[in-house]
Amino acid sequence: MKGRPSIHQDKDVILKAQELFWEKGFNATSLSELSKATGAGAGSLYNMFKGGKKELFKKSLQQRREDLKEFSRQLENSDNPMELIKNHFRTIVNADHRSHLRGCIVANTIIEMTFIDDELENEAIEILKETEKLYTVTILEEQKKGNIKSKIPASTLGKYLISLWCGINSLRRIYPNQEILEQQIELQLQIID
Amino acid sequence: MKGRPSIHQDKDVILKAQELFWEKGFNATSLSELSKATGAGAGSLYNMFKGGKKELFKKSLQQRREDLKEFSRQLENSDNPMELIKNHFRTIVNADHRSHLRGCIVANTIIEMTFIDDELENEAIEILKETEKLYTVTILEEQKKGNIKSKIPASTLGKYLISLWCGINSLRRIYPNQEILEQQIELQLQIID
DNA sequence: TTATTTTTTTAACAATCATTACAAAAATAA
DNA sequence: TTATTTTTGTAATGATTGTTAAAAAAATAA
Repeated sequence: MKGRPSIHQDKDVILKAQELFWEKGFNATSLSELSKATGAGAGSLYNMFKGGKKELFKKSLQQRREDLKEFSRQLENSDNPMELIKNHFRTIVNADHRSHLRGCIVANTIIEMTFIDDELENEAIEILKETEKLYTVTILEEQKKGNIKSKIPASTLGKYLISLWCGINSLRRIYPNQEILEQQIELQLQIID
Repeated sequence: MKGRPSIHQDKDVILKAQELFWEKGFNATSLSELSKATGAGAGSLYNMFKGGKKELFKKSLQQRREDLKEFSRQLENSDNPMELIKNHFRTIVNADHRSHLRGCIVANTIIEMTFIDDELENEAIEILKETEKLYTVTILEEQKKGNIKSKIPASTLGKYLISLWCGINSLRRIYPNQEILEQQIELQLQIID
């Protein structure tokens, strides 16, 4: 291939950028910080991501969508998918302090971008709705199999898990504390038994 | 009193500023927007609030603390305080579209200010913890009176209501929808019966 | 080699930001 | 009136922002 060889891989840059965006959000993360953290100069960043800072942020968000697809595959191959989902919540408990404080980049984005940028807001909303759908279809199947006794509609329980996710991701900032989070997660997971 | 008379009342300016901050957060709200919305020029704003934009934001947050104190008084004078608390959640359902999208300014601030400004972050955290305390003492009393059968510790239920609050305030952005929110709130309030 | 292409680095750019300086305005006190 | 004090409106300030322009660097193709 012609041209000067590039030294940065898109994915590496996206993951480094994601770290910053996750902690500080879109607006409070400056291009010079992104440049410093990724090791790529401003010119390179704009050459790699023509849409500039916004495209880089969008790709950081979409990376979470990829992670979600991977989770979806795991669910399909599991013979106890509800335990997988519950464990997804339970693993929050053992995260480190910094992870507690940064919460969920998708939920953070919805809050930051409402009234600011429809495109980024909707991108984040879609990811949570995809997650909800994953929960809902899993719950529905487990209800049919009799593994869940609750008669509450699967679509309601799916939305409930999204609400729980957002709630816990706020609570862990206030109480980045193993005991408290475990208590809350176990308490709130009882509803889908 | 000596000096040119002021035309703006602190509280009026704070409430107007609060509206903007509530929707767009601290960073995305510019001083020129604040000036336009309040009707006070930059010079006046800095004369009224020596700490500038940050002090104005802080006062906007503290206004919510005042609102909380008023709620506390209502609780004290109520002979069914749990119903008051539950209604506080239930009134979310009937809010208008814009109110759904803006969520809770306190919860929003925690998310925006983590890793950015400790003072504002902690101010917001304290308000939610005060709210939690209010819930907790109320629940404890109602448990003693036998009005709540659940044996779950009041401190756990208090934290649960904060988690529920934050969760619903994210969910209403994704689903600014009366039916869905009512469903979720009723479902999630069952835990404290 | 020479021409072409692409990436990198750096500097320049224009816009916007929060804040401050300053003078006019409008009151009271002497 | 004159002096003093405070608020107001406007313009200047300096810093920072995201983006772009330009040239050097480093590869391939002819």
